[in-house]
Amino acid sequence: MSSLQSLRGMVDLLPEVTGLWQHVEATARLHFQRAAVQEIRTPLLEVTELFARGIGEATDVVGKEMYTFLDRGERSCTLRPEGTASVVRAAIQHGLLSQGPQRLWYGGPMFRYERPQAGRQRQFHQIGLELLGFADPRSDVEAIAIAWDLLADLGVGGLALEINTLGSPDDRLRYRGELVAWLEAHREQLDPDSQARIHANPLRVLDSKVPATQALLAGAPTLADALSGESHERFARVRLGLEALGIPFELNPRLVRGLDYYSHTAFEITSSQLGAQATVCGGGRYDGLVQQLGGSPTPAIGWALGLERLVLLLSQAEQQPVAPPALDLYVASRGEAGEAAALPLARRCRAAGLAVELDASGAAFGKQLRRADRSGARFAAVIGDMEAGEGVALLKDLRGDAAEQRLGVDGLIAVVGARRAGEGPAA
RNA sequence: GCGGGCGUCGCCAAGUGGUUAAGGCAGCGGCUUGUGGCGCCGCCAUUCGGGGGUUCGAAUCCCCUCGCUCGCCCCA
Repeated sequence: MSSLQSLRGMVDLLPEVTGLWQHVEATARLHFQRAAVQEIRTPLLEVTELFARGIGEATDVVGKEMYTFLDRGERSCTLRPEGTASVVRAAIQHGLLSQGPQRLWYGGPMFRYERPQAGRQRQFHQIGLELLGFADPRSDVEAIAIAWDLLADLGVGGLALEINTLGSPDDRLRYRGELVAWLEAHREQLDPDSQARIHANPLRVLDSKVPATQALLAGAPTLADALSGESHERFARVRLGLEALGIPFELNPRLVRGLDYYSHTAFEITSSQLGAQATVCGGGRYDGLVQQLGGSPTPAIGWALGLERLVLLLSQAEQQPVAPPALDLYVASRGEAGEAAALPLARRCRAAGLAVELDASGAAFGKQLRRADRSGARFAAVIGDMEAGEGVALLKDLRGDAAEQRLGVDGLIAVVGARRAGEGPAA
């Protein structure tokens, strides 16, 4: 076997699934457009420092999952592992924020060097929303609502929204100090993974899946207790906002999120039908990030939605939202004059809006009609030298029992057009 | 990075030490040299992910390796 394969964790999306992907993307575009959110496209490759500074040196994503290399100019470059840092960088670089708040969305491939498993690839795709310059709790609610409505419109069932608050950056810093002190005091009783995280990422210890650690943690200081009055108030408003919209949610005090830049509201939308990688959409507030990346202090909230996981859910659904593409006409031809007339005919039909496949194989009519039948086309047009000479084509109804007709191009377009693919009985 | 499962034709799949590697789908050719769907006939893996080894003999046993997959971790 010397044939070449795609890189591990890099997946080809074959024609049988791209229709579903397009449906998801089109639905997302529609929802963003309705919510007055504009698209932004940023490079897949950025200076490594952007992610190191933005996401946090201590996170797993930056620490061990990035595709990083030196380019020919000896600069350290990284394939983007997520979208937010790039969007914020672009907004700062082009002075977007001095023009007022920005409502932006992005989509495309992200790269993380991880062990692939269900719902996790090394190149994967996200669609994300970033509301930059919005501080009000109502913007948190709006951001969540946009994601929730998009998923509902796509027909994804069985989803659960979990929310938490991480408090202000000050709250978080203060709590972090308390927590580290407490963890140090109980170091001996922690599992090895948690011990290693005491300083690197103490908040994640709270989410440990080791039962003994969880039991011990019952006595640890809680983030909720460390929250300032304003932070409490703020979180209450977010919850009330969700309730007012009738969006169901659960409080999850252990929901911490992996990236450093989050503060206040953090949320995840998960599905029980996804296996180990259950998060379909995750996000939160990141009021400190813009400043951290060199901009002026700007509050912001955003989320990212994993398309592979979403498509996985959609393809598990009993009812497929996307019908296979339908062909209106299959053009078969034979003989020098017939073959010469076939492409012009196909082209005119296409210009008239029909979906047309042209058989240029030169095979016998029998073969071509067999392929016409298998193509799923509604009609077949046959052009031999006789038809070409008369300026007509023989139109066959492949899905009904209507008699063959000899028609000129305009007549053919009229008849086929009246029976657009998949609709209605034979003429 | 760490565990578990798996790897026979484009897809599905039988075969689990003995001489020629079932079958189905798809594909190709023919019956039907200008007419599809159905049917019938034929073709389609000197080879079982790759490499070593054991054996008179291996797709079947052993080792290594690659890949896929599920989970841990992490996250979308």
